[in-house]
Amino acid sequence: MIEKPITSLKGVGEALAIRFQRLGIHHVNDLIEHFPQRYEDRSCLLTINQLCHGVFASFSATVEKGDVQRVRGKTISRLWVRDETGVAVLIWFNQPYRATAWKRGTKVIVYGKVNRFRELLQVESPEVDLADAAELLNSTRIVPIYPLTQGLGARTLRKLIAGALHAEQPLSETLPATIRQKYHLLDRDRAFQEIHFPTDWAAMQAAKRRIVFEELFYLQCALAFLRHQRLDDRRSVRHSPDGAVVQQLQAQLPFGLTKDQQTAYEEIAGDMESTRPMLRLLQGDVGSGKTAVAVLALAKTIENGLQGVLMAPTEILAEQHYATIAPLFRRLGLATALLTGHIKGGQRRELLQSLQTGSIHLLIGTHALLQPDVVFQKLGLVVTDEQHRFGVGQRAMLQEKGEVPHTLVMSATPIPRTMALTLYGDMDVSVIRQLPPGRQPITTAIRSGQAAREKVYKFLVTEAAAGRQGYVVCPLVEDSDKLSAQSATEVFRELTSTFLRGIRCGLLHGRMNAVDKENVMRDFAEGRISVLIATTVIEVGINVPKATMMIIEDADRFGLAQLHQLRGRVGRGSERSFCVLLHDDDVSVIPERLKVLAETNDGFVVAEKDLLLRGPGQFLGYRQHGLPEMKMANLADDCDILDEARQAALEAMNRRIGTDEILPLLQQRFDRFFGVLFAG
DNA sequence: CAGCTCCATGATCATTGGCA
DNA sequence: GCAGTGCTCGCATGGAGCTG
DNA sequence: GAGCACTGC
Repeated sequence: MIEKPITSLKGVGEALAIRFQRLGIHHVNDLIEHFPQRYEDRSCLLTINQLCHGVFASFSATVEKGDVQRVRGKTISRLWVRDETGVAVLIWFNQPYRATAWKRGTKVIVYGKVNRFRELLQVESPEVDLADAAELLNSTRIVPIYPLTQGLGARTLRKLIAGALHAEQPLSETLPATIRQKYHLLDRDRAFQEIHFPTDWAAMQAAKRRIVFEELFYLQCALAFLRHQRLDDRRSVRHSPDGAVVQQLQAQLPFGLTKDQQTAYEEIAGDMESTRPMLRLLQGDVGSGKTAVAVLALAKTIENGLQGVLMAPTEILAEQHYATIAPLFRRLGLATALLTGHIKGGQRRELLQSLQTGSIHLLIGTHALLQPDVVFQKLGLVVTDEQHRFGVGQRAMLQEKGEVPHTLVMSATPIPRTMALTLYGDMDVSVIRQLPPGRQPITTAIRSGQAAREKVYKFLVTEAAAGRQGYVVCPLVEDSDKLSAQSATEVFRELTSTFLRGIRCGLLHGRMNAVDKENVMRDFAEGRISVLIATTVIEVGINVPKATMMIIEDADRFGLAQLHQLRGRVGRGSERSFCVLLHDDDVSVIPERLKVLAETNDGFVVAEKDLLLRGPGQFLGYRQHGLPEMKMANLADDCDILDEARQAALEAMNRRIGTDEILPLLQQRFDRFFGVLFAG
C-alpha cells in the first residue's frame, strides 16, 4: 500500500499536512480512503430559462460583466452571465474579488441555489468552474462531498484526491481474482476511482460494495485465522456423554429447560465431547436462563473429573450465583467455593489449597480469580458471565489456568447477528431467545411532564406499601462519574423529601466506596430498602425478584440497549412489573428510540434497532475490543455483503485458496489487532 | 464546557401606521 | 534554514448538533 | 490578498 506521507503530493506542504491530520490523514493511502460522505448530482446541465426558484441547479454560461456594491458595510459582488436563453446574476457576499475573477467572454459552469428576484434570476454563492478545464472535478458530474476541516475546502480536497488517484494509478489489487470474479467485484483501482468520482450511481454502488466487501473480508479472514490458530495445535479434554450427575442436576432444576436452553446445552455438550477446545458465546436476554445452561455444563466437566470456574463481573453477582448453585451441587455431593476480593487470609489459603488438590469442584468468583496464586488441579471449563465487562485479555488469563480448558462466554447484551459475526467471528454462538414460561412481560410506559412524574412516583409508593420494591435510575452524564453521582444524589434528595418521603430509600452510585456499595445493594436485595436510587451501576444484574418497578429519569439520554438492560432488572419474580421511561421533552414528541422499548420486550429486536439508530460505534462502546475501525462498512446496512465476505473468507482460509496473496496483506492490515489478541 | 463541523444567512423593494 | 516568487483558493458570523 | 509550496541561496 501507499505509505508515502501526504506531503509527498504536489501542493501539500507542512501547513496542509497539519490540517489533514485533523481528519486522520497522514499518508497518501489515508487520503485515498477518505471517502465521500455523500454526493451531489451536478451532472445535469440546464439552460438559464429552465432555472426555477429555490432549486439547486447547474448550467453553463458566458461571463458578461462583474460589479461590486457596498451596502451597510457589506460588499456584494455580482457576476452577470448569459447563455442563449437568458441572463442570470451570480452573487457573493464579502468576496469582492469574485466580480473580477473571470473576464468577459469566459465560459463557465455554475452550480448553486437559484433565486428569482424581481424578474431577475440570481444564484447565491455559486460554485464556478472554467468550462474548458482539463478535468471538471466540481461540476458536470456526480460530485463527491467530503468531510472537511477548517482550512481545507471541498475543492482543494477533490483536487488532491484526484491527483493522488492519478499518481498512484493503477492501485495495487488486494483481493484474489477468483474471489473478485465469484462475487462480481470491481477491481480495486476502478473501485476507488468510482467511489470518489463516480461515472454514474450504479458505478458508485458497485464501488462501494467492493470496498465494503474488502474491509469485511479481511476482518473475517483475521477471525478465521485466529480460530485456526486456536484450534490447530490445541486439544482439550474430551468429555464423555452426559452421565448421572448431569442428569440428576437437570432433574433438580426448579424449572424444566426451555427448548432454546435445551438446544444451547446440547451445542455446548457437543463441543465438550470433542477434543477441539470450545469457544462459545451463549447469548440470551436478561432472565432467559443462561446460568442454568452454564451450570449443566459445569456439572458435566466435574463429572469428567475436572474442575469448573465461573467468573462474574461483580461481587454481588458472584455471591448470588454462589447462593443458587452451591446448594444444588451440594446435593449432588459436589463442592463449590466462592472467591472474591473479600476472602482473605487463612480462609483464602485453605480454599486455594483445596482447589489445588481438587477437592473443590467448582469455583465461583470475581476478578479475584485472576490472581496468579489461584491454581486449579485440573481445569476443564471456564465460564465467563457478562462477557463484555471483561476484556479479551482477562478471559484469556483465566483460560491459562487450565491446560486447554473449554470456554463458555455468556452475554446478556443481545448482539445483532451482524455484530456478533464481527465481534465474535472467532467464536461459535448459541442463542436463547425464549423466555422461561410463567414470566410476566414487563409493561413499559413513556411519560413526560411534571404531573405525570408525580403520578408515577405515587404509584411507586403504593407498590412499596404493598411490600414490593423499585429502582430509580438517574440520568447518565457522559464519561463523568462525578457528575453522574451528583445527579443521583440530587434526585435522591429531591425524592426523599417529596414524593418518597417516609419510604425507605437507598442511594447507589459509582463514586461510593466498595463496602458502602455492597451494603446498600445487600440491604436492597434483602428487602431492608424499598427503593433504590442509582446510576447505571445497577445495569449488571443483581437479581431481586421483589423489585417490580423501574423508573428511569431522563430516559432519552440512555442508549437503547442500556435501557433494555436496565429494564431487565425487574420482572424477575412472579409479580407483574413495570418500567417507566421519563423524559423531559414536549409531551407531544415521544422519542423514536423510546417507542421501540415500549413496543417490544425482545432484546434482540431492541439491539437491532439500537444498531440502526446509533450505529455500531456507540453500540457497546466496542472500541475497547480492539477491533479495527471500519472506513466504509456499516454493520447495520451491509449485512448481505458481510455474509458474502464471511463465506469468501472461510472458503479462502479453510481451503487455503489464494492465501499466498491474502496472508501478507492480512498480516499488515491487522498488525495491531493480532497484537492485542495474542498479547491477551 | 469546549472545540469542531456543518449549514444558513447576508441585500434588494415597498408598504404601513402612528406621531410630530 | 531563509527570503523571494508565483501559485491557487478565497467571506464572516451565529446557531446547531456532536464528541471528548 | 493571504497562505503556501517551491526555488535558489
